[in-house]
This record gives sequence, C-alpha cells and structure tokens, in this order.
Amino acid sequence: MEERKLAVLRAIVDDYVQTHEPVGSKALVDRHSLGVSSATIRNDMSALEEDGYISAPHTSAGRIPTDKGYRLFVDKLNSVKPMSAPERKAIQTFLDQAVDLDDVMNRTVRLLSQLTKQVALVQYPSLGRSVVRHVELVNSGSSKLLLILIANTGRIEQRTVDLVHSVSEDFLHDLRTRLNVALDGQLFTEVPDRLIGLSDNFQLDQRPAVNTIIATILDTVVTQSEERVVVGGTSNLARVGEDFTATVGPVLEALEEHVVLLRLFGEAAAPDSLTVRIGHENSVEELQRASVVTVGYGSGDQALATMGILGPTRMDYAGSMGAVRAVARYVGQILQDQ
Amino acid sequence: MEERKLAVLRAIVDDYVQTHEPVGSKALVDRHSLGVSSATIRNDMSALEEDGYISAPHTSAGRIPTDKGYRLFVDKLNSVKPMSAPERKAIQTFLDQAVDLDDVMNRTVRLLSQLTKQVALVQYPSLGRSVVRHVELVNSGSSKLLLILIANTGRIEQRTVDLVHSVSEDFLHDLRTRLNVALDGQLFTEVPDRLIGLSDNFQLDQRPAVNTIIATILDTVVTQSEERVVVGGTSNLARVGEDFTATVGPVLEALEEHVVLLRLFGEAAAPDSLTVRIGHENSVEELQRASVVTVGYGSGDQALATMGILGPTRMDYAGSMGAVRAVARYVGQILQDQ
DNA sequence: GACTGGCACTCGAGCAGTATGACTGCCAGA
DNA sequence: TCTGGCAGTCATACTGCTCGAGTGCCAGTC
Repeated sequence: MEERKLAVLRAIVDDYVQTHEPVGSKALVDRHSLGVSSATIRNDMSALEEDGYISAPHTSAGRIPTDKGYRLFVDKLNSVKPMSAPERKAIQTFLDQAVDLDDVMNRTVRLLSQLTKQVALVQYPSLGRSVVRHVELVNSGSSKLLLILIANTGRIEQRTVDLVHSVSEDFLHDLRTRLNVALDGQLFTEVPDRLIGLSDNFQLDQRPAVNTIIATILDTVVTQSEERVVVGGTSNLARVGEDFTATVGPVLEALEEHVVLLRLFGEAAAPDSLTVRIGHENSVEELQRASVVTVGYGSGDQALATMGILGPTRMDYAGSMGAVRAVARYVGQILQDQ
Repeated sequence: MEERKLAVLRAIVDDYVQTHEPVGSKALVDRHSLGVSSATIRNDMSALEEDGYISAPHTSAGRIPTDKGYRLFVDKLNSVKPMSAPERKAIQTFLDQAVDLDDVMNRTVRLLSQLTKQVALVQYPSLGRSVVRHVELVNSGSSKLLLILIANTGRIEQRTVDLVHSVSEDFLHDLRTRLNVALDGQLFTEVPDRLIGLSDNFQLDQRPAVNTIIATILDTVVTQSEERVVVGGTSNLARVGEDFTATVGPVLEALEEHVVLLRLFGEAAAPDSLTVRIGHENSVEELQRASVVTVGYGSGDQALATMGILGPTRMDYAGSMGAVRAVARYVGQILQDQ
C-alpha cells in the first residue's frame, strides 16, 4: 500500500477520534498538510473504501474508519505514546501510597480510568501464579475456625470452617506449623500435592478435623482460580458526545458479568505485551462495538494477571496503550516489593 | 387533608411509577375505582398542585408527583411491601452460599440490584463497631512484616510493615501473643487504649520494632474508619424508558466517589430502621434527581453499617423498602454467625 | 355544599414539505 | 498522475399544520 494512502488513513482516524464526526476530503486537506488537493484525496479515500478500511455512513457524508481500518492503524501506523516524565512520576507517587493489595488494585483502576478517560479493568494477581506465604488458623468460637491463606502478592483468601467438635489450641498450633512447613514458598498450583499424606501425622481422632480443613484449603485454591476483577470509570461510558451513549446499557451489563470480563482478558499475557482487540475482534457480543487494550503485569518475566481499558472503537489507541503499559509496569514493581 | 385527595395522590404516584408518563384525570378514573367523576378528580388535582404535591410539565399534560408528593406518599400512604416466602427463601439460599465476607458483600449487592432493579450500595461492616478476633504477624522476607487484623465480622485488614532490622521468630511469637492477649475481643475503638504501655514488656533494643508495629496498627484502625463501599447494578441506570438516562453520567461519576457514597449513607442507622431520601433531600448535588433507600444492618440491635439502593425519584418505594429490609436482615444474621 | 357534565382553550407531538449545505464521483484538462 | 469544476445525492434543520390529550371553569343537579 502506498505511503500516501496510509497517511490519509492515519489522518482520518486522528480527525475522527477527535471530532467524533465523519471526515470529508476537504476538511482533511484543511487540517493536515498532505501536499495534494482534495480531489486526489477523494481518489485515495475511494480506494481505501474499496479495500474496506473506511466507510461512509451515508452518501453525502464523510468517511469513518472501519474496524479493519483501526486494525491497520494500530498495527502499522502508530507507535505507543510513552508517558511524560511528570506523568510517570505522578503514577508512581499515587500508587506508592497504597497500604495493601486491595488499595493497590483500587488505585490502579482509578488511575487507568482517569489517564485514559475510559473504563478500566484490573484483575487481581492470579492465585495460580502466586506462592503461598503463610497459612493461618484462628479459633472462632465453639467449633468454628477461620482459615486464612496469604499469597506473596499480598492477596488474602479467607474461609470459615465448620467442625463437628471444637479443637484445642495445641492441636491448632501443631496443624498450623505442619501446614506452613508443607506449603510456605510453594506455588498455589502445587498445594494439592503437598497436602497428600499430611493427616497421617495426626492421631486417629484428630484426622476428621484435619481432613475437613484440608478439604477447605483445596476448595479455596481451586474455586478461587475463578479470578477477581475490579472495574472502574464506568462514568466515562456516558460522556457527552459519545455515540457510545446509546449502547451504554448493554455494555454496563456485560461489565457486571465477571465471567465475561475474564473471557475478555483471555489468556494472561506476558508482562509488557500489549494486546488490542478492536470491535468485532471481541468475542463478547455486547462489546463488539468496543475496543479493549490489555497488558499482562507481573514481576520480572512472570505474569501475575492482566489489566486494561475498554472504550469505543473510536479511542486514542496510542495514548491508551502508553498509559496501560506504564501503569502495569509500576504495579508489577510494587507487587514485587511486597 | 381529606382522605380522597390522599387516594388521588397515591393513584398518581402508582400510575406514574408504572407508566413513566404524566397522568391525567381521565386516565386516573379509568384505571382506579375512585367512585367519582374525572371533573371531581380535576378539582382535587388542582388542590394538590396548589399545595405543591404534584406539578404539570406543561399546560396540556397530566400531572407528575413532586419530591414533596413522594415524601407524603412514603410517609403517610404506603406501607413497606414484605417479601413473599419464596423470595425470602431465595435470598437466604443465595446468601448462604457465600464463602467469605467479600463474597457476602458481593452477593448482597447483586441481590439488592436484581430485586429492586436499581443501583445497590453496600457498606462493609464498620471496623469501629467490630471486635478484634485475631492479630497476626507474618515475616515476609528481609526486614518486612505482614500485619493482619481480623474482625469478628470476617473483615480483614492487612498492612506491610517496614522495619529497620530483621526480627527473630521468637520475638514475633512473643509480640503476637501479647497483642492477642491485649486486643482479642476488644472493640476496635478501644484498641489505642489497650496498646498503651505494651512495649514496656520488651527489651530496649526491641522497642523500636514494637513501636513501629503498634503505630501501623493504630494507623490501620484510624484510617480504615474511612469505610469501604461496594456498588453494583449500575446498568440499571441505563434502562430504556428511564428519563434518568440523560443524567446517568453525573450519577455514575458521583457513585465513583466513595466519599460521596459515605455521605449518602450518613449516620449509620440502627438495624431495621429504613431511611428514605427523596430528590433534593439528598445533599449530594448530582443525586438531587435520585432517591436513596437505606437501612442499617447488624446483629442484634448493634448496627454494623448501612446498605441501600439508589434510583430515580420515580421508583417503587414500597417494593424497594421491603427488599432492602429483607436483605439487610439476612446479612445481619449471617455476620452474626461468622 | 359537593359533585357532575359540558365546553372552550392551550399546547406539545407528529407529520409533510422545503431549503440548505456538505460531500462524493466523474470528467476533461494540465 | 494530479487538479479544478460541476452535477448529483442525501441527511439535517426548519416551517407550518393538524390532532388530541388534558385542563379550568361554569352552570346545573342531588
């Protein structure tokens, strides 16, 4: 494809993202110095339309980019816009104030939505990719226990365990010690293996309690692989001037379905690898008029989970990609320090 | 005020809530058996308008209730609609499946928004009104600690503590024991008092570490009195037919400001005491076209926090109040059982 | 005195017809 | 290969109009 046609496509996308209105050949030569007349541009636009990169909403209107056009724009024409030094500084200081993991996640989602003016999505660090830091058992009156699993990312899972009989503090102490010896420093995915045979160390009358507790641990490890997601900045969906406004209902509904969100993230990517899904490239029906920019985050080259933003296909891809990547990097660093 | 005028107001509210359209005198006599002619109703409506309970959007339209009208409706005319037995059963089974406090809160918010078709707001149990169940300290490599506070409601707060030097397991064990002796079973509000003089039990060289940890505990107890809120069902804001749609942006923005939400809840009320704030009765600017139904929840007569729903002033008050109260009761029960 | 039926009046919603202007496509000429 | 010009298309905005829902008022009835 010739250089100028690409320049025309880039100009169309730029203008359309800014004005939200179909852009005509005359406006294009006025706003960009393309060095040729509007008639020439018309010919190029005709060719671009032929190839499916742009389309006209109706005969006497300008052109708007198609999903395929945005795809070409993102792939070929556009480099990620890096954050400025002050912006990076601001991100860092804001995130550094977080007191715990919940706080980190909430601040991240606020940051992303404010930087990109889009809806932000942040997945909690995956348990499956985390390491057990500590297991705690707390007596909670009568025959109940509180089981607490702490991951190296700061993520905490808790469960109440109902036992048939109450148990002694000595027993709890013993079990706690053995659990931590077996599990500390292990990947959560290896927890089931490490617990095999653990109850053999206990007296016969203690084994039912031990087994109940182990079962709860396994259940937590397994069911919590259904990951948690934080959503923020939904008010951006309703920004005035958005043609998106009409579709805001279905989109909000989709965002409430966390299952959908997880499908949206797809496979957790390696840290720093940006993924852009444009319009129909999204498998989720309600979001086919939206674009999603995601990136894996984590410490080192180990991905912990995914974060990203969601907005109308007409969005500032360069800026969004830059913001998402910058935030993901800092979050990765912070979780490493935990 | 005469009986019939109240009946007319009630009918107007009922119809308007259902149809979302100004209701005229003729439609009123058709749909309700008021026993008088439309001319009489017109006189009553005229009087109601005079008194500010209803108003006409324009000359040749029907009337719609004013905030004052809704207020009278809620105060005088309407009793809370109790949930049906199957509904109560469904609430119970759904909430009983929750595995931990986060799960309870998330399920509650889903339940409320689905039952009322409005935006649901649920406040986490207030730390200030909770009791310490357990304090845990976990070594987290080099000179870092993880501090974990567990409340009797199942609420967990965690903080990372940076120490100057690393500390021994023996020291940690000692400190953990003393902390739990001092704090277990105490109200969080009493924690500061209970920690006075605790560091005197330690050797001089250990005291800096102890003091750092105590400072972190105090900080957690104090700053976390800024409470957490879960929001759900925002897609209900965008339901078709809602005149609310135009204002959805500002409302969504307001809902993202958790400070605003907390102001919305105001003083935590005693369990079971319903509060309804209609339109301008809300102090929050962006929500002056919305109504909020809140209720305190907790175990026994002790309020833990508040939950509620938010929707357009034109909402089904009786139904919403019933749903909110029913859900709050079960949540109170569940947290008592923890 | 309270209620009713009837009538004149008001005013927004909806519709058809028209003017406007932005944009394209094409063609002949540079 | 590019350009200027011209005819044709079509959505939008505006106007004037009709229609009907709804009110307010008044005289009459129970």
